[in-house]
Amino acid sequence: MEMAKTYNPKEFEDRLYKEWIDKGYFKAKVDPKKDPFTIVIPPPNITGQLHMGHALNDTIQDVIVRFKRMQGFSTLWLPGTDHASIATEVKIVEQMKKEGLTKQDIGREGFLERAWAWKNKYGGRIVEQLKKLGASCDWSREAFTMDEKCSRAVKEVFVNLYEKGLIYKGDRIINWCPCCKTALSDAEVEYKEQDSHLWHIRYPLADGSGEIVVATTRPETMLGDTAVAVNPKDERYKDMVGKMLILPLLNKQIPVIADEYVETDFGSGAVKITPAHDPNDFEVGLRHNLEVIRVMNDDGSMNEKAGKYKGLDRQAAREAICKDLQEQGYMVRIEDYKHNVGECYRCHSTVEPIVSKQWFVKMQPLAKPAIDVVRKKKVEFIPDRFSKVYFNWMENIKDWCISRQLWWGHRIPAYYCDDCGEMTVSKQEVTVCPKCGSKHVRQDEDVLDTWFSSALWPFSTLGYPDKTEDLKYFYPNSLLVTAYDIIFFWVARMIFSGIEHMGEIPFPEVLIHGIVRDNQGRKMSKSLGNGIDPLEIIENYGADSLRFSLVQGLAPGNDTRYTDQKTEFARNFMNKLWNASRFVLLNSKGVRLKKMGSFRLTNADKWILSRLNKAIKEVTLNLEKYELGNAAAKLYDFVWTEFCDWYIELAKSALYGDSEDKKANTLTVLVYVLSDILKLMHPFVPFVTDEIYRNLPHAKKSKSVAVASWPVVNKKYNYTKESTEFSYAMDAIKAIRNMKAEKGVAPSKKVSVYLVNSSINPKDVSYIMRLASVDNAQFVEDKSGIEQKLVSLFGSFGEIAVPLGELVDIDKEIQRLTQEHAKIAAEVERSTKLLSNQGFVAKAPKALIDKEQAKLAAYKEQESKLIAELNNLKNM
RNA sequence: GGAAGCUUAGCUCAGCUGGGAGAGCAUCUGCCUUACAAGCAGAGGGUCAUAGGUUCGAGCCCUAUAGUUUCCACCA
Repeated sequence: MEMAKTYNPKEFEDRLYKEWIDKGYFKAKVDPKKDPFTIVIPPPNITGQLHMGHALNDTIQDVIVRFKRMQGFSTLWLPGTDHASIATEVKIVEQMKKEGLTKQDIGREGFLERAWAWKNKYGGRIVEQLKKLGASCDWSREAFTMDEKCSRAVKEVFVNLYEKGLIYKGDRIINWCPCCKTALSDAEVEYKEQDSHLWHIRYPLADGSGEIVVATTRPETMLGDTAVAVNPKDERYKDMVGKMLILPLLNKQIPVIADEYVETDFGSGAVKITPAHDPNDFEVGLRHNLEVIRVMNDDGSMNEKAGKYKGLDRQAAREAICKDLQEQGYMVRIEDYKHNVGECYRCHSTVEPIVSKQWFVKMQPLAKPAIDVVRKKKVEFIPDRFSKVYFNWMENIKDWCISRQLWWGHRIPAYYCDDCGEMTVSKQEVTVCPKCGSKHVRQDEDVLDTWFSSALWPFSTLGYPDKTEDLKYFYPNSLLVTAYDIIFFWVARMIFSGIEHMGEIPFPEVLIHGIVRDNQGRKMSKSLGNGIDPLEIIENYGADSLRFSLVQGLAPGNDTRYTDQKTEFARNFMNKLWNASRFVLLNSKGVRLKKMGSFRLTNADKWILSRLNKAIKEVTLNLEKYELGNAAAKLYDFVWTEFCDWYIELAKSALYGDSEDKKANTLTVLVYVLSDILKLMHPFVPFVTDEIYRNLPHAKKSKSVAVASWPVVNKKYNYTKESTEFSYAMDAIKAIRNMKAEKGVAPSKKVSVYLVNSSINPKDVSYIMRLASVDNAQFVEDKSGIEQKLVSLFGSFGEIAVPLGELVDIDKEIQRLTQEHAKIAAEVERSTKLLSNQGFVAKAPKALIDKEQAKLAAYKEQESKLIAELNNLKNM
């Protein structure tokens, strides 16, 4: 194949993905001879478009999954989507609004028809986008939270929990979104600080003996007040407890009660109690047997209990009530006040705490074992600090409100008999009342919280409740990869669900990553318009560039910024890899490669093979610890610096030389190393690596690197001694280049050098000549016979003397060497001091001491040579 | 009110169980050297937020302080 001069991902990305799928590379097999490795994808919402958060999350998963697949695990990455009950319903309602329709107009069935049509049209969008990213999912197992399989699991679980008494229905305070007209769980409410007021209102005593002033942030709820509470120890109100107050505007009587819940030092020390509209008041109401008067409708307007305010929206009611209180002299004062107001996480309207009949999951019994498994490290968060977040939530968890007054979702499998009132909870549809035989049976109108079904994802997707082969083999999953923002919504609920229904944790490890921020560190959001579209990046730079830029500098749990520079950095790296490969392929044209081991390796070969071993070892270790950023950095350095900048340049000596034999040897090593590079990089950048891999001289075109085996360290290639020796030659090259730059000698200008009493292996001299532009190199015992003016270089290689004729200025040389001597002398001092430190010598590890001693010896030798040369110059 | 993270080169960030400070970008100086100018070679730049402590040895461990970000709770 002729490779193009620049990397052009468009030419191959789509083609390769199609081939991977056609060949079934990602199809997981239940194989008892292998260990399974399973990840279930955090299912994106069907309403979603791929954004940077997905791109990051799925890139991380794909890197890990591809790595494990190459390591020989029977690997399953199970993809799917989430029906996203509330988010989807909001979208569809919006769409209908444009046509002038409401849910009521078309009814439940009509609505669901629309919803499914919508799902079928748009639900696949994000799946196609994942494919663009290169995700190696097993699409044959693709799931959807509302497909038959998952729905069956939902019913099974609901009924099980109900029968165990862990699901109940009851009147409780819940968070109500008047805009979405549904209940929300605590987790679905977001608190935002708002500027508001604290209204101080006078409640006169019925007997005319005084009054109590209460403060409130929600004056409209006073219409539902059924008491005023004070602290029992509060002297100010001691005599008033038990007396009746006149509730202004409604002119009804409510009692003064004493309850510990009231703080004496906040506000006036008296709290109006509205059990129907405040969670704390609700509790107080329970303790004191207070009436619960709900004054608001589901749409946020006031109801008939609100008297003259009936029909007003809550905001309008607030204004009207304040005005009336003012006019009637009940308003004592209005204070500016900042406080947190709960918002619906989907539509961001202010939620109302309202008493309502809803379904709940009893959390205490489920939370306990879920806390245990994390405490005992059966489930580990990576990084560990997120387990604290988890404990904090789990330990303070309240019952989970799971019913939603929506239509798009899993309908609650409870049935009511119109005749006898019996409620039946059942996996099968109930058409006849089991108690009275009546056929007037209706199913509960509500659907379940979206997260109820996602909580079952690790096993519902594998066939639960059936004990399928998949479930037996792939459960527990191996790892879960997710951003920290859904630990509560999802991770926590999967953990207790797995334990409860499968009797086993869903996964032993949870890898937490951060979110992708913009170049100023702000969250990417629609309202800010600062989002970067990953698909656009793919279009312009390729999926591999996007992937590599996301992983670059990534550390578990940390947020990451996305900048244009990162994309270019990654694209440049892809281009580098592309061109290095192109170099190898062009040169291997018509050359018969040999077998590794069938010929003698040069020192350069030994050096790069040792470095390759190091790269394999470190990258593997990093990947096993999910340190993707570190692994990527090491690969970058190995590929660019060591392989391209050094080894390829070194290899040119042989490639452009006249020995066909040596050329074949070198090419064999080049191809060998490149082949391992492609394997090591494949998890990160699957497309470009595969495109190149198939064109390697020894490759069968049909074999993809996606199914190649992961490189392992080859102990034969640990040439420690030779590598060290070779580094002398490399240091010499650097020193000569540096000297040329300092002296203003053109890099390409050929110079002669004397290797004075040098440790450099004569075999390596040709590399120095080529890479440092040296036309004549001569080993000498000492400089006595050399007549020319010299520049002397000192380093690990010993001494190199370069005759530079008129360019040599003795005074400047003295100055330069004096500076260099100062540096070396400082090193000698540091090292001597360290080694004469009794504490260090007694306590430091021996290897470290040996290393330090060797260094000191080397420094001392260099120092004495420098001094000798300085004396020499001064005597001239 | 409670908790957690961050603070390292001009910018964005790495730095694995404590053993002589790193990368990319940016800057400066040379180079079209037949894989790559999306490139090559060289260079400059950091009392690792501050103050204590532990240790032979601290960017890393402990304590306090400051700045910053986030999460949880929600006192009317």
